Amino acid sequence: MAAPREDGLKYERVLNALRSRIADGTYPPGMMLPSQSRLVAEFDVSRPTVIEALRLLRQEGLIESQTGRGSFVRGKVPTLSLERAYPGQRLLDLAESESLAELLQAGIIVAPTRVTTLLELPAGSKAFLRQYVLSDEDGPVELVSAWFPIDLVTGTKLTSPEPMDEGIRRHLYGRKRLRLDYAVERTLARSATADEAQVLKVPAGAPVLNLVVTGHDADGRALQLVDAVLPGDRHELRDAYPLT
Amino acid sequence: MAAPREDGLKYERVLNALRSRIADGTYPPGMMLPSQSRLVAEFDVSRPTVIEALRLLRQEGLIESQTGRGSFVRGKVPTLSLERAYPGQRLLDLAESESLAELLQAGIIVAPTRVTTLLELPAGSKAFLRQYVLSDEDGPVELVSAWFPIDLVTGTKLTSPEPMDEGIRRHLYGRKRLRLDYAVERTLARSATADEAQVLKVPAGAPVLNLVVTGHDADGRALQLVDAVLPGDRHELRDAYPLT
DNA sequence: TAATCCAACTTGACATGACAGGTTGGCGAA
DNA sequence: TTCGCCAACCTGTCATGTCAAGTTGGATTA
Repeated sequence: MAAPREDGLKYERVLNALRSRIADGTYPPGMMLPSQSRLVAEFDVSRPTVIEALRLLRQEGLIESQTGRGSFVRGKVPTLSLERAYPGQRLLDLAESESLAELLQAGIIVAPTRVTTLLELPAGSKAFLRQYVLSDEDGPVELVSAWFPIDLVTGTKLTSPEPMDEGIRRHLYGRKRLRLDYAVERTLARSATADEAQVLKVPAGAPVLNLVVTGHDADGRALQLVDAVLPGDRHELRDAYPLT
Repeated sequence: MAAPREDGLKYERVLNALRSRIADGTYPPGMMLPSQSRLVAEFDVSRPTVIEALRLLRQEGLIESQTGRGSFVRGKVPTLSLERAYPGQRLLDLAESESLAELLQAGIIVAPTRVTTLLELPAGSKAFLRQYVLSDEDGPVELVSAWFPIDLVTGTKLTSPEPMDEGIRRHLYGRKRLRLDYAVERTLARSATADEAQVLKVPAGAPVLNLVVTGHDADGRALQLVDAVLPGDRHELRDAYPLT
C-alpha cells in the first residue's frame, strides 16, 4: 500500500503519461480527458494521486478543469514558457556558466551611477565587474556585465580572471552564507554607447535592448547586478504563456 | 466533519492567516514556520489542508520547504510579481478597458508586413486597427495598436469608434465562439518612426521599447495582435520574482 | 410540443491514517 | 574530547472514504 520508491513517484507516472498523450495528439485540444475515476482505474492509483497530476498539468497550462464537467486539453503553448519565463533568470545563471562567452574584463573599477544606485552603494564607489560577450554565427549578440559589491568578492575566487569551477551562487553561500532569494528585472530601450556599439558591431547610437537584473537576499539587500545589452534591431526576446 | 461552505474554504483560512503573519513580521524572513502538525492543531484542520495552504505559499514565493527540516519564510518579493508577471497580459486586458486612453483611430486599413506575418494573413491585406495613447501627468507614455483580422470583427461592435461596453474577449466568444488560449510576447528595441515620435513627443529616431503580443486560440490561430510602443529613455518595464 | 425535474457524472474540499526518507541533537562509547 | 549511533521530528507521498456543488441528458409531466 505504501510506496514503490524505485521507479519514480506515482503522480509523476500519471503526469508523464497524460502529458505525452497530449503532446502526441492522443488527446487533441478541446478534448475532455478521462474522468478522475477513470484515470484511477487505468493507472491503479488513488484519486488524490490523479488529482495531483491534473493539478500540475493545469499549472503548466496544458489542461483546464471545470467542476461538474471535466478536464479539457488546451491549445499548445509553444513549449518553453513556464520555467524559462524570465530572461533575467537566464542571465543570473549565465554568470555562472560562461562557457560560450568571451571574457572582456574582470576587475575592480568605479561603478556608474546606475549600478551604485541599484546595488545601494555610495555614489562613486568601486565595484567588481566581470564583462563578457556572447556571439552566434552572425557575430556578437549580447554584452553582459555582472557587477558585485566589493565586500562580497574579496577573499573569494570571483576576482580571478579564470572561469569559475563552481557556480557563483554556491560560492557565495559557501564563503559568506549569502543566498539569492529574489530578482528584480528591468527592461528598457536606449541608444548604444560608443563602447557598446563597438563591441556589438552596430552603428553608434543604435537602439539597444537593455536588461538590468538585480539579485537580492532575503533581507532585500542587492548582492548582484547583471546588465545585458542586445542589439535591438537584430534580436528580440520572445516568451509564450497560457492565458486564463 | 464535512464542509462549512459559508465562510470560505478551510485551506484559504490557513493560507490567509499565514500570509498575513509573514507580511506583518510575526514570522520574519528566515524563520521556520510552525510544523505541519502544529498548524493542524492550531487551525483544527487536517494535514492535507495545511499542506495545500503551504503549497500555495510556496507557489507565491513566500516560503520554501525542506524535507526533514521544515518550511521557512523567504525574503519579501516586492509584491506584484506572480499574477502580473507578463506585461503582455496587461496589454491584452487593456484593449478591453480603455478608460484612461485617448482613441486615435479605429478602422480598417492596410496592415504592415509585421502585422500580417504574425496574424498569418496574406501580405498586403487589410486588418482592423484600434489605436490609442496612454498618458500620465508628464505626457504620453504609451502608444497602443490593437489589430484584428477582418473576418473576426465584421458584424461585431468592435468596428464602432465607441468604447466597448463588454470585454473584447467575451464579445468574441459570444459572437464567434473564439477563445484566447495563449499569448506570445516579443520585446524589442528600435528607433521610433516619425509618426510614433510625434505622438509620443520624443525626438525622431529616439529609441523605443516595443512589445508585440499575439493572442492565439487553442488551435494556434492568431486572433489578436497588440503592439505597444513606449519611449525607451523615460519608461522601463519592471518585474520581480522569486529565485529557486 | 415544451418545460420541468431528477438521476448520474464530474470536479473540489477534507478527514484519517500510514509509511518513507531526510535532519538534528543528545547520549554513550572509544 | 570526539566520534558514531539513534530516537524524535519533519516533510513528502499515497490510500480510502465522505460530502458538497455544478453539469447534463433523458424521462416525466403539463
